[in-house]
Amino acid sequence: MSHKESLFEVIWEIARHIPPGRVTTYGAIARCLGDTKSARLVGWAMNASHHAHPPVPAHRVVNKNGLLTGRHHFNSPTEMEELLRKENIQVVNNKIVNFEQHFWDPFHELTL
DNA sequence: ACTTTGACTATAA
DNA sequence: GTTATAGCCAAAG
Repeated sequence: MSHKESLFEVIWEIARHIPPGRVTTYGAIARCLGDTKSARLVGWAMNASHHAHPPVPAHRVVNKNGLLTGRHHFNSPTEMEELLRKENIQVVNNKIVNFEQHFWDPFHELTL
């Protein structure tokens, strides 16, 4: 990880490993970076992930309460919710139902 | 080079 | 349960 790649690339690479039907949080990804980086940076990275290649499943990253705080940054305000529902994740009132059941912690489950 | 920002979070009141 | 506050730090302005 000592390359000149920006942190965005590292964050994107972690996010790409989120399995379909699972979700993680900004803070959980930040913890993978040693917690020396703040969770806000993950949000920044997701914001910039639109033109990323390969694509980044940004819809699988929510805040620690399971809220779809990033939904306004998608093409439409409902796109994030719809993408999650396609993966059998129910969203009610912008919040993921049974959030902890779908939670994927990259710190424990990520294998690079 | 300096200031502001942000899809956050832990803590406190 | 709630709101307020402070820390966070790379990127953007």
